[in-house]
Amino acid sequence: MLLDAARDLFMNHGYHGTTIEMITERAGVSTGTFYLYFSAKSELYKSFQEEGIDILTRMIEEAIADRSLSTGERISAAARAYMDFYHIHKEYFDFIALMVLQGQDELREQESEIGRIVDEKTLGILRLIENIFVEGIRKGECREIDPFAAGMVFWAMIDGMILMQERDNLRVAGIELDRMILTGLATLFDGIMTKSSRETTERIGALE
Amino acid sequence: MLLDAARDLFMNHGYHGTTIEMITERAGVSTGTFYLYFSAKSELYKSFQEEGIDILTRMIEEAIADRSLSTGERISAAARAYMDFYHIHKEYFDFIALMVLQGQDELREQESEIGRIVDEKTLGILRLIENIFVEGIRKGECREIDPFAAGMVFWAMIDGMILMQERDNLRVAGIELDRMILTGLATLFDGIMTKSSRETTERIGALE
Amino acid sequence: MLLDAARDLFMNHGYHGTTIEMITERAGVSTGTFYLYFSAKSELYKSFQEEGIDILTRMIEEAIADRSLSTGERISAAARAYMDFYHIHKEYFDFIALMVLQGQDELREQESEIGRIVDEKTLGILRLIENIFVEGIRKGECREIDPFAAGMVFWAMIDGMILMQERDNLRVAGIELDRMILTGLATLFDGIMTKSSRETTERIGALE
Amino acid sequence: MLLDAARDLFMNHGYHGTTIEMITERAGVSTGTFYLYFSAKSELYKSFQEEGIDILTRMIEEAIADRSLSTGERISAAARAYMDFYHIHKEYFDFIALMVLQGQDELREQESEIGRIVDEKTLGILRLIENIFVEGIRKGECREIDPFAAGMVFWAMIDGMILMQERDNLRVAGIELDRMILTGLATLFDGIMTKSSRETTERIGALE
DNA sequence: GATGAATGAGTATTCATTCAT
DNA sequence: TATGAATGAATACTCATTCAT
Repeated sequence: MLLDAARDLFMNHGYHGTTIEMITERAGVSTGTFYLYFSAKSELYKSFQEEGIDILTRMIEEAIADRSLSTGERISAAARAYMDFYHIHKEYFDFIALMVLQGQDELREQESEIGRIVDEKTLGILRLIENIFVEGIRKGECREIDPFAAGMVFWAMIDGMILMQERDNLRVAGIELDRMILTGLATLFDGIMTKSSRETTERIGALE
Repeated sequence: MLLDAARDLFMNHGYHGTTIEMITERAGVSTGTFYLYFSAKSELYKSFQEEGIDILTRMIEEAIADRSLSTGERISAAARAYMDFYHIHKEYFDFIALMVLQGQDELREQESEIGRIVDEKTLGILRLIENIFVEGIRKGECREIDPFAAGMVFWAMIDGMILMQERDNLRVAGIELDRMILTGLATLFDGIMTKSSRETTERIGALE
Repeated sequence: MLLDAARDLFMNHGYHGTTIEMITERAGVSTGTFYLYFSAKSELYKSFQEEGIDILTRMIEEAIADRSLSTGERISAAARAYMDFYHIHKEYFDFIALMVLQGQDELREQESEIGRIVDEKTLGILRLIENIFVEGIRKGECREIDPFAAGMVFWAMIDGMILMQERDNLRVAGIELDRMILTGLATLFDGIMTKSSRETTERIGALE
Repeated sequence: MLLDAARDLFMNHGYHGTTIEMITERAGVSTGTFYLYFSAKSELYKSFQEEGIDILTRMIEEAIADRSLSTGERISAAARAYMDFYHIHKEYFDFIALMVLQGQDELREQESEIGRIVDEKTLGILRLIENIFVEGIRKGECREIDPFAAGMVFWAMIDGMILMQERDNLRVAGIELDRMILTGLATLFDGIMTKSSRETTERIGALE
């Protein structure tokens, strides 16, 4: 199928390294058929980006839906959801990540408002995280921090770690991504909890 | 000069958006001259990536050279060095960041061992950070954590935040990158310090 | 309806600027339906050319049917008929005019005998004009000229003027096509009349 | 040479019937070379149009340069110049003629101001003819006609006749274009001369 | 060293036409 | 009759790279 072929090819050969012919050949259709379904190569690529962020957003939303959980548990759940997305939908992860660095190229240029849309949706995710902290502060589980800033820091750390993980030659033996992210988060979270609620995570022994 | 012209153009138009003719025209030489100095367009691009990471490495080394400083101060200094690099050598930052996501494309394909080289040098930086924690543990300033893992977490967080910052539409008013990184780091660091050395950062009021 | 849609589209966008899809979409049918009625795009175009010349022929025939009129009046009537055709059936005029210059293109190439047919029909019109002069000579209203050549000259002048008129940027203010054609014709005709019948047009004051 | 190959191909196969590959192959160069000299296929075509009208303009100017000639002689000279252009530069004639009917197509659309330029230059030619009549009136050789309108009528007649001549199947045996044009013109001119200067052409026996 | 004309493989996109339903 | 999804050949234009001067 065209979408599967394109997604896979884009993933492995990049946008410029993938030609329409490669896509259609793998999908077993003619070149003309491609344009029956997509107006342009760039449009298809962008649609993957949007699709990816939509999946991620949905996964995060589900993960933090239960408001009865503690702030720490909800933050952990969000982080796990992101990691799950990375593991399960690795195909989409790169499409999203790549966006960040495409302030150039035909993919971002042109009228293309896909960049704006994706940024907007990313902002939506950050708002979800922010809300966790807002409620955490209200419930007295967090100190009086800037909830949006806190969200960005958490998110950035996860992002940074996954990205680092992507580099083959950096994956040093013995260090497992997921556990590293979670302990890193726990440590970070530890710093913004109120004294009274701190003992929970105290014993996780982050990073040890 | 060819290098300056190329660096600037790659920065603003991306790899595929920059042509040899654009580079040589700006440099005021003929197209043929380009191949007198560089064997291929991709080689030039890769050289920028290597050059960038070398500059960054040097900046970090200088920043943490003074071993008489406390572990927290040295970590802070490393973070500041990275931020300085981002601010001062913005041209190089993208070259390095982009590498992460180029497991594709002609830039990584081919025999090209530049990817391996850059990863190796990045590892070198992580080792520098690791060393700070190793000494911190020895001096009793840090708990008995995995120093390399700790380094990765720190590094990833800074990376993630700068990357996030790169997205125009995400730059929310009122939040300044540098301060956010530093408070984030302080919070994180707070979690791995020993009780006795904790009071130092206690008052930074991370993320507030 | 397919024919109306096609005629209009061909007129405004030209042969190459009109696609089958444009035609069928406007006609409200599917692309396949087009080939139920026409064997090819070029065939449809050619049919318009033939249709056009048939209409023109009919108009001329009617205009000069009354043999009781004077030669001058009949020539005028023929000219008026052509002008009427241009004004009323502007859609067809271009199809015919364009033929002249299509000794090329897929429209003329191929087996296509449409070119031959249209030329034949144009010849038919010239024969009609020739006849007027033949009778004019017989009636003693014209000098002993070559009636076919005279017809061609008359026709060419009208053709040339309408074509000139077609050029937007040539339409100089204050000069009206129809009047210019008629006075031009009168002048021309004046030159081939016998002395005795000349006074009729003498006073038209051609071109003044 | 590219220009020769292109001119010939455009002439015989039309704009759409000529491909870049056809041109470069005939010229014995690669496709890339074409774009070394011309920015686009349409630009080359347009340049032929402009080149053609420039040649024609020059020929007319030279033909009517001698102001000591009579009005009739100068008009004749202009007509002959146009006919010469048609015979000698047949390659260019079609480029110009075709312009008239290209109110459509990519050739006229776009920013392309070539249409305007060619129309302007055509107007320039009409002004040259107009001037002949202006002087003719001043010298008392012509009646008090509208000189510009007279010029258009003359020009249109020549245009129309050449165009008619272009149609293979219309070229009836025994009728020679040049002679037909000249006698047609003489007749026409006869009608706008003053009585006193009329006897000159009286005996040409136009159209006989 | 330097030039820049020449190359030609590479690519996205279009569109007349077909044919199974 | 009618559909419209599928075809695939066709084509203008690009650009990294070469090489004779």
